[in-house]
Amino acid sequence: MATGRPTHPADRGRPANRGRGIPEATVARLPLYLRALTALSERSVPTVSSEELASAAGVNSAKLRKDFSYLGSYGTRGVGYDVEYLVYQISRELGLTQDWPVVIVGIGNLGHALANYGGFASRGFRVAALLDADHAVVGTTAAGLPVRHMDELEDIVEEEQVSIGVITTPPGAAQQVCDRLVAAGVTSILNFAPTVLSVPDGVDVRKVDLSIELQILAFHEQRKSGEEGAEQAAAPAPAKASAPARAAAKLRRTAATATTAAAGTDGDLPAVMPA
Amino acid sequence: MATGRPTHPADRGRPANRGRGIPEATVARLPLYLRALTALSERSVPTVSSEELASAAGVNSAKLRKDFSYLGSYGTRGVGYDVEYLVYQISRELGLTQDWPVVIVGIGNLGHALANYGGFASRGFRVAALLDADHAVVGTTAAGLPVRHMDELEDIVEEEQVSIGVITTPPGAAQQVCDRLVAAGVTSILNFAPTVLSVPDGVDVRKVDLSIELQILAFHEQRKSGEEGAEQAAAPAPAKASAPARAAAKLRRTAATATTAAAGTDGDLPAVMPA
DNA sequence: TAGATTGTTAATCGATTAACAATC
DNA sequence: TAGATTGTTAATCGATTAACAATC
Repeated sequence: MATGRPTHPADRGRPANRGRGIPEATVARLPLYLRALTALSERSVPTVSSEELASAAGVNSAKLRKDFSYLGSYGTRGVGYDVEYLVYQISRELGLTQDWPVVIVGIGNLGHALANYGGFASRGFRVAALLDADHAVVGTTAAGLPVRHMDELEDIVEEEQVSIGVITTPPGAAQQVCDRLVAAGVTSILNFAPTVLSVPDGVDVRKVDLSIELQILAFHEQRKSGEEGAEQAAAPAPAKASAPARAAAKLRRTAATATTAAAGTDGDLPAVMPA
Repeated sequence: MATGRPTHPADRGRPANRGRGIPEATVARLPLYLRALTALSERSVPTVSSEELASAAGVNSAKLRKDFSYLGSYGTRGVGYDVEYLVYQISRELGLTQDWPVVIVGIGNLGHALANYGGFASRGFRVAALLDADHAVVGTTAAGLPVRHMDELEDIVEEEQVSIGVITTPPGAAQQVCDRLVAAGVTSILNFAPTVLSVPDGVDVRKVDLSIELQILAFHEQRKSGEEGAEQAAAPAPAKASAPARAAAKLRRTAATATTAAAGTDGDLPAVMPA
């Protein structure tokens, strides 16, 4: 709290944040602010307060102001933030004022969905090519673009200066595709395959996992209906019964009708171990 | 560090974690462990060390052991963890030993992709119904299931005891769909529409945003090629030039060819303000 | 027993939040 | 000036990590 005391000695002369470092948590929220601001901009709203913008973005206003403080002093006390100006500043900070060619590898259902996703083009992302290994898919079109064969990957990445690759292949193919993308010069990968990818230093990987989010929801859903109970089942005896037996005792309950989902396979997406 | 000193008095007699609370960060990683363990299980690997499993899941072993400590003592010192036993315990903790009927609302490209996604069924998630408001889509089939009309939503949720809904509609429809789901009794929502949803207390919402991940990659990609530079552009003058002018001075650079992606629209996914 | 590996401690790090002085 | 709202401080909270005693 600023209680009227002088600035703490250790903080004197220190910039808001050392050097270039914007916290990861802040970076992850900038797209949310940008979306809310873009909506305001389309409605020709000239200025917005931290309170209004925070509510539109689904965060609290203290967090928003703190986040913005890492970018600079872009607001006006007593007034708020200029919408257009802030849209520009956040876009620039995120790197969206430049064109980002991306390749999408694996044109199944999800690849199709992404190729058609409007939220990309509007933010500077341009689909440079759609690639697939299956000759039955190559030559068809998706979102107005021809699906090209994996063989062309290296040429396309070089010619189009692609630095971002999107992987929507089955998990068994993901690491190979990743390796080829990296070898060709791609340094950022968005991975939709449920596989842990290994990449060399300097390459960023982000992961979107459709089933993980659902599993997290199930966890919380489970504790809504009666805290415990419902999910009763007999724990299978572990191979070495010694230590786990202690634990098993803790949760001993009546036998029940639990399906052994855990022991099932991954359906058409068999999990693959990383190298 | 455990330096041989006795347990800190405040910690004496305290359970590993008070009551039911497993940290959110831990819950979010349990699906990763489960996937790696399932792969080991399919290869009939009987036991695994924290080091091996952590590497397969893409985390470090200290974090993994800490995470598991919230679940209980399921390992054996000097040996490791029994794979089958741990698969079961994590599945149970996540609530995956029971059947979770879900409805998917909005059967466009993404809805199709999700309906076909194999990672759901194998983890106890069962698609109870596919719903769409468009009569041109209703009656077609996706993943072997008929697409039904939104009018049936309430009946289906009640009859099938659906507690989880997946929204893959355009953003303009998301809040309405969300309201109907909640009114019908759904208490967990997985939202793929780029919209902030407002829900009453007791309803969980998780969000998957396809373009946000790409924007975060762009942010990091931007600082790889030359720290700064590349993304030079003249900042547009803010409406009120007073305060922002100071900030603008900080970043004044030469004019450039930046595309104004930021001012663009959301393509076929126009952003919508929350209520 | 000796070697291996867990479960837990405690330090550190990073993120969140409320509060308020600064300032429009 | 009075009212409004930012930018920043400092407290708190939660997550990560290395280290190692406990224990198989």
